[in-house]
Amino acid sequence: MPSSPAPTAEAVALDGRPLGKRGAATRRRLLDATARLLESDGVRDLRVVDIAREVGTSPATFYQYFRDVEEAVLALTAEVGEELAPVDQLLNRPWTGPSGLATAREMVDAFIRYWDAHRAVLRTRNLAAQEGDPRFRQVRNNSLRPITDHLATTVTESQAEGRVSAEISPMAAAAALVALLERMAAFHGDLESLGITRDDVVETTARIVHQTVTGAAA
Amino acid sequence: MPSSPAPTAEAVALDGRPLGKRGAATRRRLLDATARLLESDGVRDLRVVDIAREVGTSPATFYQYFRDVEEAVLALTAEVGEELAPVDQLLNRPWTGPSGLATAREMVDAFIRYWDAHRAVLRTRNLAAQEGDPRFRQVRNNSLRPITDHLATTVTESQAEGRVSAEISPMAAAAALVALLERMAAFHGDLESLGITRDDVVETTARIVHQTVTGAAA
DNA sequence: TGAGCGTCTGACGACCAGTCAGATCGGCGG
DNA sequence: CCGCCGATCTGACTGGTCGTCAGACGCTCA
Repeated sequence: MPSSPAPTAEAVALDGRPLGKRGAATRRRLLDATARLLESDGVRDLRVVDIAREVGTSPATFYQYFRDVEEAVLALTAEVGEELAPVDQLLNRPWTGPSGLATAREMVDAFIRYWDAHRAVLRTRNLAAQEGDPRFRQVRNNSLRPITDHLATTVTESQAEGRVSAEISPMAAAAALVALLERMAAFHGDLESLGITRDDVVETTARIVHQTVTGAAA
Repeated sequence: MPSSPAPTAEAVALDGRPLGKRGAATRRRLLDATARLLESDGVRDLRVVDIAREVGTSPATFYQYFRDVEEAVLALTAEVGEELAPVDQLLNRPWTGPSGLATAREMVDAFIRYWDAHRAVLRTRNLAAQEGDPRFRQVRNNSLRPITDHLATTVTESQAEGRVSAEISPMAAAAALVALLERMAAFHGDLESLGITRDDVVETTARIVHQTVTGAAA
């Protein structure tokens, strides 16, 4: 995932001053290096000296663009969060009827691929969110909200048609399914070492999602 | 959750030498301080100096019992992992019939309470596991295996009776449900700030688990 | 070419990790 | 009650990172 082009991230220095061409390029290289090291070493061993060394620059340069490592990671998570949009698109396909299960399958598959592409950044984002950092919470919510809302709406529709129990809170169910998706995406590697294939993961997760959303029995 | 008594953790110094009474007490105080600081500051800001200061001892003392902070946290996760056993017990209640949903509800509720009591340690464990550390993965698996196996068995039974699709892999489904449980437990605070009550979370999660495990429709 | 602004860096004080030799403590035999 | 000995604790030190300057560098345009 190196050298991804900044999607909407506007190059801005610490004091808000807009960045020139060279500065913007340096900032990007620092972000890419951060992503790379996050992947290989994990958050806890992410040192700014290493990021600087990776880019072939002085640590002081890093502090010209980011207050600390956390802020660089935050910028990264904001970028990555936007790349989830295509997955949300898949939810527009029909959920009811015979192709409903296929919709679920494709969505689950896309979601897992998304996680595979950005594993390190996403788990760091979720850790920081769990630790209570409001900025990371916000970024996470912004990224997942379209999917959550989409699922909640579909659950509500199913309830109106009596296929899903009224005891279920659509928002809670949607949050649960998103939680499930994230977790399966995060841990599917683990499961594979336990003899569960990736296809099993996709198929099973898709069926749980489909059943919960539409109420359709096995 | 301070000063929890070591469940089965035998006091052992770094070199394997068994610990005396004083040493064991010091080790315990260090572990409790670690848990406390993990809670308040998060993993990334967990410094040996602080742990030592909290206990009123020298940093050097810490290194007499643990190779580094990570090892102390590992010991903590092993202890906490064992406390999940009571939750597993609840799974012995009947899943089918009218009380099945109640079983699911109680289990979900217990699981969330367990997480609330050990939130910081558990999320640190899961982070380390996701980052690939085999020791943390093992501890996590050991702790969750009873529940996973239990759920998988129940799914298999439901499949034998034709209530659950044969397309579903019991182990994958069980892993998915455990994943769902963990995630809901980890994030239910977040959801509450979104207007979803704790009861909603429990009820909805319980229904998803129940439906997936038994195939019982709404 | 050289002025001027944007970008980069060497060097530094503060702080933490991890180690070691030696001080201290606490229980036991006499 | 004393003195001994292993178990436990600590002060002091080295090495390395953090985060911050003042100033060097280099690109751009007149």
